[in-house]
Amino acid sequence: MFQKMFERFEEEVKSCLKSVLDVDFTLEEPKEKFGDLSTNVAFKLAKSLKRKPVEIAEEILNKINIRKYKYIHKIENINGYINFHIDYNKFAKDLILEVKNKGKLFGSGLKTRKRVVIEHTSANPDGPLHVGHLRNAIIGDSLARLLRFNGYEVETHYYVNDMGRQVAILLFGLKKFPLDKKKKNDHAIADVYVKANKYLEENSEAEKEVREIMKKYEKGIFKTEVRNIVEYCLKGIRETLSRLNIKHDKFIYESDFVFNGEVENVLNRLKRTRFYKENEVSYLDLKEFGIDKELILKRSDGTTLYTTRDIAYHVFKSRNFDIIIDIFGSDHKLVARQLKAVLKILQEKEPEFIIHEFISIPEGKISTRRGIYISVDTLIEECIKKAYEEVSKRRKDLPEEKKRIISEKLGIGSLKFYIVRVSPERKITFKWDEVLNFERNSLPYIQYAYARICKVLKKKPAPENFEIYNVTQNEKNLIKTVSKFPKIVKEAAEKRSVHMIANYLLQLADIFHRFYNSERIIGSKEEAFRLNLINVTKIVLENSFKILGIEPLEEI
RNA sequence: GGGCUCGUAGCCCAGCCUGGAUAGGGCGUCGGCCUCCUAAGCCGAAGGUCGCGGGUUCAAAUCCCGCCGAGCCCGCCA
Repeated sequence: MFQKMFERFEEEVKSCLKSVLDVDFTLEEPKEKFGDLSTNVAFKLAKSLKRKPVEIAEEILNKINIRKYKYIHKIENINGYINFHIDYNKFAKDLILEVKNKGKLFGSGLKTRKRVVIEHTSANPDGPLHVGHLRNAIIGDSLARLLRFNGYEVETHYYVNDMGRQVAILLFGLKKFPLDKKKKNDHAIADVYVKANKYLEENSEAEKEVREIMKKYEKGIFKTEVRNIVEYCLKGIRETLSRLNIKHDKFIYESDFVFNGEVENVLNRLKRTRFYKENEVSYLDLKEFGIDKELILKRSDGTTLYTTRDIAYHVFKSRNFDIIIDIFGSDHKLVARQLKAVLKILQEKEPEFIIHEFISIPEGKISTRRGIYISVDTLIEECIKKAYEEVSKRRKDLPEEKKRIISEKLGIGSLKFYIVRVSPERKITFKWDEVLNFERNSLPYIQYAYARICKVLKKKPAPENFEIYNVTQNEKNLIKTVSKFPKIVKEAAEKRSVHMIANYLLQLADIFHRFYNSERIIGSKEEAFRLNLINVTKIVLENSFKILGIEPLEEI
C-alpha cells in the first residue's frame, strides 16, 4: 500500500508541475531552508519568453491548486526558484507505516530474473591477502550485496590464477624450500614464494627450469601438485575473507579453461576474425578499438597467456549470465579495455568494470614477490587490538567477554568502512589513525547511533499507535533522510557505487545524533511518535549495514 | 612519448555523470554543553583562487579545449 514515500512526494511534485507546464523540467534537492524539492524551470523559460524568472515562477505558482496534493504542504517562489515543502505530518505517518510494513525489505528492489556475476578478490594463490586485495574484496562483496538487495540474482566468483609463472615459481620453490606447517597456510606459501624469487634473481640458470615447468603444466603434467598447493594457500585466504564476512559463491580455476579445451575453442573462433594475426606468436590487432598494443594470445613456445585464458573465462560468463561485473585494480585498465574489445569481436556480452586505485602503505610500494606488504591478517589483528583499547577506555563497566566481542566487530567493521567509504578511483594512503578514528565520519559513529536507538527501544518499545504534533526541524531531517533510503539504494545500484551507501549511512547517523541530542524521546509529549521514528531509523541502519556486510551492534 | 585516472581549507573525503541559490562533511585548532535515553555525542568559531588558463552559458567545482602536477599502464608477467 505505501510505497517509497520520497518518490511519492517527487511524483506529486512532478504531476503538479506537469499540470501547469508543457515543457521539461528537472527537480533537485535544495538546502534545508529552501524546502524539500526545487525546480529552476523558470530560469530555463526566461530566455525564450524574454521575461524575468521571478515573474514566470510567480505565474506558474498561481496556476497550481495545492489542495489536490496530499504531501505538498507549501510551494513558494524565491528569486525564480520554485520550492516545494513536504507536509511532514502526513508524510511521516505514512513513512513510518511503510517502513514498519516492509521491514528488512524497506528500500530493496523487486526481484528480477537478471543474473549477475561479480568477480572480485581473485588474488594470486602465492601468499596472503594484502591491503590492495582488501579494497578489491570489499568493493566486490558489498556490490554483490547491494545488487542482491536490489533484486538481482548475484553469483560471486573468485578467479583463481592457478596457471602461469607465479605457480611455476611456487612449484619450483617447494622443491628447494620446506613449507612451514606451523604457520597459517597462505603465509607459509608466501615465505617459499619470496625465497624462490630471490633464488631466481641470484641464479639465472634456474629460469630455464621454471619455463620448463610452465610448459609441462600446460600439457597437464603437475596438475594435482599444483591444485594441492593452490588449495593449501586458498584455505588460508578463505579464513581471512571469512573473518571479514566475505564469502565467494564459487572459485573458478583458470587452468580449467585450458584443460577443458575452452581456451582452444576461443582461439579458433578468434582465428576466423580479421583481427587475428600470426608471426612467431599469435596475436590480435586491436587498433580499430583504439588499442595500439597488440594482444598476444600464444607465446612462440605455444603456451597461452593470462589474458588468453581470461577471454575464455569471460566467454563462459557471457554464456551463463546477463550482467558481468569485474572488480579490477587500476593496473588492469588496459586488460579491461582489451577484454571488452575481444568480447565485442566474439559478439559475446561485454563486461562492466569497476576499476579501483591502489592502497599504498607508508612503507612503500606493495610487492608480494619481494615480501613488502601488510597482510590483511596483520591489519585485522591491529584493528581489533586498537578497538579493544578504545572500548576498554570508554566502557569500563562492561564485562571482559562483551568488550572482546565488541572490539572484534568494531575493529573489523572500521577497516571495511574506511575502505568502502571512498570512491574507487581515488588512491588511498593507508593511515592507522584514520582507519581507527573512533569519532565522527567513522563506523563507530554510526554504530553508536544504532546502539543509542537500541537502548531507548529496549527501555520502551515503539507503540502501535502514535500521534504527530508539530514536527521539529531535526525530526523533519530524520524523516526525510529515512525516506530517501530506497532512492539512494536504487541509484547506488545503477551506478554500481557502494561508497554512496557508506556516505548515506554517515549522513543518517549524523542527523540522528543531532535529533537525539536536541529532542528528548522517553517522557516527552511526542514519545509515541519519536519511538516510532527511531524505530524506522533503526531498520534503515540495519538494511544499510547489511549492504556493507557489517554487523550492527546493539551496544558499544 | 602515448593511453586512462585523479587534483576541492594544514590533512582526509563527498559533490562532477544529469550546470543553478552564501561549495558540504570529518580530522586538527579555538570556545561552549553531562543532577536528564552511552560525551564514541551535540552546539559555535576560524580556515577555500574547487590545480592553472581559456571557452560555452542568464548561471561552471560540474560541460568543452589547452596546460601543469601526481598515480597506473604501454611484458612472449599475472
